[in-house]
Amino acid sequence: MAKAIRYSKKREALLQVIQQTDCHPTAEWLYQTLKPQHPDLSLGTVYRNLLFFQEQGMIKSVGVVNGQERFDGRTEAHAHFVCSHCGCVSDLHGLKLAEDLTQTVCQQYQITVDRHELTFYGTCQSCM
Amino acid sequence: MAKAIRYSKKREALLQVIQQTDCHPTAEWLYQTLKPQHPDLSLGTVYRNLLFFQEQGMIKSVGVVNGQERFDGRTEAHAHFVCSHCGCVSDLHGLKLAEDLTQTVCQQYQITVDRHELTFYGTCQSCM
DNA sequence: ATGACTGCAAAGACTTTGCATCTTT
DNA sequence: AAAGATGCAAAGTCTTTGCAGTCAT
Repeated sequence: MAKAIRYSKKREALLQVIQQTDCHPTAEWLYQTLKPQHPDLSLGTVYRNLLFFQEQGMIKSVGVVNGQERFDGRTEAHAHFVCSHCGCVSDLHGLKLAEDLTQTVCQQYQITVDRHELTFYGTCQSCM
Repeated sequence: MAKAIRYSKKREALLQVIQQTDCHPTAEWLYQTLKPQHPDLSLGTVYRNLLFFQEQGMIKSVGVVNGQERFDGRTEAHAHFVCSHCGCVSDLHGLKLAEDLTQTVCQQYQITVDRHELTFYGTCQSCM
């Protein structure tokens, strides 16, 4: 029997914040952001829910930037930009990878590809 | 006056190993690999040299996989594949991103792009 | 009442760093 | 001799986890 899923106020609040921001938050940022409204929130809960959301496919990891994992509430495929100066992460929409590139890779290397990540690194507007 | 750079046996050995393997090693792997020939090697030295090589543009970071940073001695642009099961990282050569994609991004978002990273995730041949 | 979710704090994993020592130039 | 590189171990950062208590069903 699969584990049942129960409602939780903090879980709901976490997901909402993740989905409403576009800053690709870290665990710490979520913790600080929700602390005022949920004074007894703990970092462990943030991490546990981040894992949960990923397993449920509700959020995705954008990777680790400066030692901290960044998350994204937008699950449709899109590219990212990371500023090497301030570490900010932004979405880049409308970049189409050749559709069949994934298929090409699969065949050429005899692997199975679930997803891909395209990330640009450079300097953001505020840092110039 | 810029800091002078001196020769060191261990530094040379580290770079050689990084450039000769295609496993995209971690700090720990390099440490274990060189330990037999350099019994007094320390992890600190590995980390310090990894930083040094990156600053010199001799190696590049491939990102963090399962909590450990992976490095690549091949500095020409190429894509990577990460197996979600065993965590192995391999090079994918011959995948050309549209040449002007970077330029498009720069103009569209008014940012400066130094480099990009294209990574595929899935299951490798051994794990199927 | 059961089992899921949480807070808290300890533990874990990886990386960085200070300082004395050794090497290279 | 001067300054860079290293070993060692401590400290730092981020994340995971055990356990007792709380909450949803």
